[in-house]
Amino acid sequence: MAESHSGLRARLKRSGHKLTHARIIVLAALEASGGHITSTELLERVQAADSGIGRATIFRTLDLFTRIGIVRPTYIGTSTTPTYVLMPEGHHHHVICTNCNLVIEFDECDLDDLATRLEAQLNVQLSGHLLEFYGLCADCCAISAEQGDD
Amino acid sequence: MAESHSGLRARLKRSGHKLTHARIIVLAALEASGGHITSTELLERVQAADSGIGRATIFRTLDLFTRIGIVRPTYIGTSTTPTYVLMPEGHHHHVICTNCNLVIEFDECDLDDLATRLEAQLNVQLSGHLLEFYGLCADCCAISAEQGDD
DNA sequence: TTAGATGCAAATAGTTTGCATTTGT
DNA sequence: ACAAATGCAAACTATTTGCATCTAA
Repeated sequence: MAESHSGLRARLKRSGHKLTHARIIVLAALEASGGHITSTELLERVQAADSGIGRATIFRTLDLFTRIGIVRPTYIGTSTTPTYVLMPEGHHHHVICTNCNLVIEFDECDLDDLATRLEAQLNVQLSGHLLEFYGLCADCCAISAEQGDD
Repeated sequence: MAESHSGLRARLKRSGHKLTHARIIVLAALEASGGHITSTELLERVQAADSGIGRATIFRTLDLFTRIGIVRPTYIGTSTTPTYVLMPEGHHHHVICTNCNLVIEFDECDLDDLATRLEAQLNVQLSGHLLEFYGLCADCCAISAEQGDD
């Protein structure tokens, strides 16, 4: 994992917000999810860990985390519910299996060059990016090959 | 605008789906919106054009268009509802202004190389990717510079 | 002709709000 | 101590579904 749990805590504190019990649980659930989770899944995970935490708090926390850049909501595939993607400091991206939803992390990415070019070309000032690849993981490749289901 | 209306129709037909009245109206509304629109706005526009078209059809159409790649739902700003962005043929990515939510499209991206490497390395089979840059657009850069709000 | 698409309205799911209470600093 | 955060439950909004009917190919 690219960033430690305490690293996320530090970012939260740094943002000037309180380090509450609920937020720590949400942080842990986000990490446990591999950094890629829908609000509904997060709700389940958090309430499994501590059923005393309300849904409203989770949404408010997601909102806060989005504002301070810990997480980024994204629509994936056809789903109308956002998937929240952890935005660690430094590079960190995903390959997501469209069949079994396995998330594989990688950090190699060569976008600095492109980013620099875009900044000049569009006259913008970029501060981050999100890159995700979609496809079949090794297992799902094997299964789909077996079934000739191409 | 990058692609003609008839180009979109062609893509729809090519996908093996029927070219129905409702779909044509939705296509027109998407184009008229400048290629960035929420489901709610689309609903209004479409029903203004033809009040006989039901909400369900619009959602089903949006779903279809997403599946065949005519449109891509994107999470913009604080809005709870996805913004659907018209996807021209070929690659297509976004720079999203984190201040005013302006979406700038670009299609240059050099990820084939990385994709190929990842496929070999992780033994996966990739079929698509999502790349988004976040930062300040030209106008918001200017404003933030003016205010010394760095 | 017929599989696929539609409209309607009711059912779901996802998200937000107000307010009294609790908690982190 | 006190502003910020929380839990609850109700209110809302957005999206989906079932089914009879219609339509593009």
